[in-house]
This record gives sequence, structure tokens and C-alpha cells, in this order.
Amino acid sequence: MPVGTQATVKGLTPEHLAGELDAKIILGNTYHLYLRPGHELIRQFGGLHRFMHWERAILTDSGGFQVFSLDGLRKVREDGVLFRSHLNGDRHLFTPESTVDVQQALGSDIAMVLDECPPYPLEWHKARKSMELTVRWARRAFEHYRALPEDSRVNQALFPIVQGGMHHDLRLGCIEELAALGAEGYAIGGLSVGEPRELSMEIADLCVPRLPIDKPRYVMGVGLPEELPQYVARGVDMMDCVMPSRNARNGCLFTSEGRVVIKQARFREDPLPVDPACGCYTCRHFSRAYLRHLFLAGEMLFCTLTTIHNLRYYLDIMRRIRKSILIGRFPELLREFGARIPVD
RNA sequence: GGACAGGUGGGUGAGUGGCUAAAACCAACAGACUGUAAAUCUGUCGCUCCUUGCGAGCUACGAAGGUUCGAAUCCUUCCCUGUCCA
Repeated sequence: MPVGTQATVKGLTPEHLAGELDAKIILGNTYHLYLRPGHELIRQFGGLHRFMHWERAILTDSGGFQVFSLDGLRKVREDGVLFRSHLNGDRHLFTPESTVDVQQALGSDIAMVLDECPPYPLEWHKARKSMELTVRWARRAFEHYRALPEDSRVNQALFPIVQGGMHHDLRLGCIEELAALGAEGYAIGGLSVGEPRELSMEIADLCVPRLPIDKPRYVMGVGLPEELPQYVARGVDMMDCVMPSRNARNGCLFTSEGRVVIKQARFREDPLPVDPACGCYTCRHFSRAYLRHLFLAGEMLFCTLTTIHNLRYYLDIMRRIRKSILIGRFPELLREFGARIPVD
């Protein structure tokens, strides 16, 4: 899932996303859209889809990640998270209930429960306390969500988020509690917070097989291109990551031959496309030398072209994975990406 | 011809006796980026050497000379640039 925090995947038009990239679903963010432009304004415009002219699916994150990333601008309490706006310092209380309401106003297809995304490393006792709070919040969110009046309720799935730090017993305990909610899908959160990559994989390996197999399983905030098949091999159905879009803007391109840091001097006169094996618009029409020029000149087209490429590269990997599964050749593809087949 | 102002590292530009191999910004080069406070951030950025140390040596603030323990900073002469006046 490409990430479009502020009702835009930075640098792209919805036409890029739906056409060239053929993305089926993108992310939005409750915290950011609540602060600006405001969920009521978006409701006025007929919801996030119409507001941003995106007809396909949208998943909105709850603001739980901002508990992590805006550490210092927030206070976690029993009733919710008290944020101090990063824009102007105003105080806003996010509760499990209000977060459901805001996402109802946004009208996303999948809403996420408010969770506490804790930092890494975190000792067992603190991780336990944090996980238990996340579980209580999830229950409250679901209670509120299910009590929404039928007539005004927007059709929307709500996913709870497994926490528990890097502690196996806490993760398993959390899964047990959340599974009882009978949600339409489940997420694993608290990864991609600075831990070693093998550890993210280890936790996914532990959690994913224990989540309901007939429901979408979503690992939040991962990963590198070569990790995507590995997560899928562990039973992951959904992933999102800012890496393809953010790195594109910063000049780091993912290719079948590894990373290409397009701003490097060695590409000054390079006539080749970013990735000769890629079929994206950028690779079909532009040289590395041209992209490097755009970067050095600070041209905004740079962001557009590189974001198209990186997202296409990610989404192509996912398309290949889906296809290989359908024709029963996923193990071969997994081997091609140099991954070991999981024990489970 | 005259009167002012000024010449600093790739660029802009601070610095007016020692804390200055010289602020800051830009450029250049390299690195980072994981549910986006990110078109952001970090590092390097005169040369050489090594035991890589808040190390040693050399060169450097237009040029040459001088004053001083010590000069980008003060003095003298010269060269150059800009503005204004004739």
C-alpha cells in the first residue's frame, strides 16, 4: 500500500496511482487529516475518496504511529493520547472512540484502532503495560464502532493492532485478546521502530500464523523490496511503507540490481534508465543522467518520476508474488529473492 | 584625471592583532531513510603525512615589503574592481 498520509501520495496524481501503478489501496492518516484540513471539512466534501479524487480503497491509520514518531509532543493516558499539534501546539485528545468517529468522517474503507506504538527497545514490564492499554483501547474502539447507529454509519472495516514489543509471550497474549474481537482483519504494529530487520521478521513470523487465517493480516510499516516475499511467505496479506515514496524523493531508487542513488556523480552521463528491467513510465523514457540533473536542479518533476518508479517497483513485486501463488510457483520466486522458506 | 568604497577558501559573505585553516549560507561529494513533523536529515569539504589524534608539517585572506613574540586584521608602495564627479 503506497502511503498518502495527507490525502496525497506525495508527487503523484490519482491518475498515476490508478493507471501507471495500478495501486488498489492507499493509506491516509487520521492524526494528520484531523489536524489539517479537519475531518469535518473532509466529511463536507463527501469523504476522503471524493476529496482527494481516489475511487479505490483507502486504509486510514489511527494516529497510533504518531504516538511513536511524535514522541515529546504527546502524553499517553488511560483515556487516550493527548497530542500537542506539531503544526501550532494546540492540544487534542485522541481516544479510541474519537478516532473511530474521525475515520467514519473520513469514510475510509479500513479504519485502524488507536494503539500505542511503543519505542524499541522496551523492557518487558513496560511493553506489557503498553500492550494491555492497546488491548483496552481496542475493546473500547470496537464497542463504540459496533454501537454506531445503522443509518448514519459508513461501511468500514476496523482492524485492531497487535502490540507487545519484541516479547513473544506478550505478542501471543495480545493476539489472544484481540482475536476475541472478531474483527474483519488484523494488523501487527510496533515494528519498524528502529529494531534490527531480522527481529521485525521474527515477530511477524511469530504473530502472523496465529491470527485468523480467513482474515486479512497486515504488517504495518514494512519493508524493503527483498523482504516483501518473505513477509508474504509468513502469511502476510497487506503491508505499507513510506520507504519507496520517501526514498524516491531523497534520490534513492530501488531496482532489480539493487539501490541506485541517482544523485551520485557516477550517473552524470549515464544514458541508461534507472532499471533496465523495469517497465515504468520513468524507465521507459528517461535516463539516469536526466534524473540526476532534475535532482541537482531541485526540479519537482524529479519527485514525480522517481516516486513513480519506486512504487511501480514495489507494486510489481507484489503482482509477481500474487501471480506466482496463483500458478503454484511462489517457492521459486521466494528462492529467487534469496529468502529461506519459513519453518511454519 | 579626481573622490570614495572594496579585493577573504568553488560561489555569496562574516571576521578588524593571538581562541582563525578562517563563521554562516550555497554549491560539490558521500551516507541515512521502515504504520511520513521528511523534495528531509547527517557527515566531509586547502594540501601532505602518520601511531587517525580535539595529531604533525606545509600552503593560504590581491602582490611585495614592513611593524610585532604573534598579522586576514596595523603601516608603506604597487596592482585590480565597483560607484560617483570631470
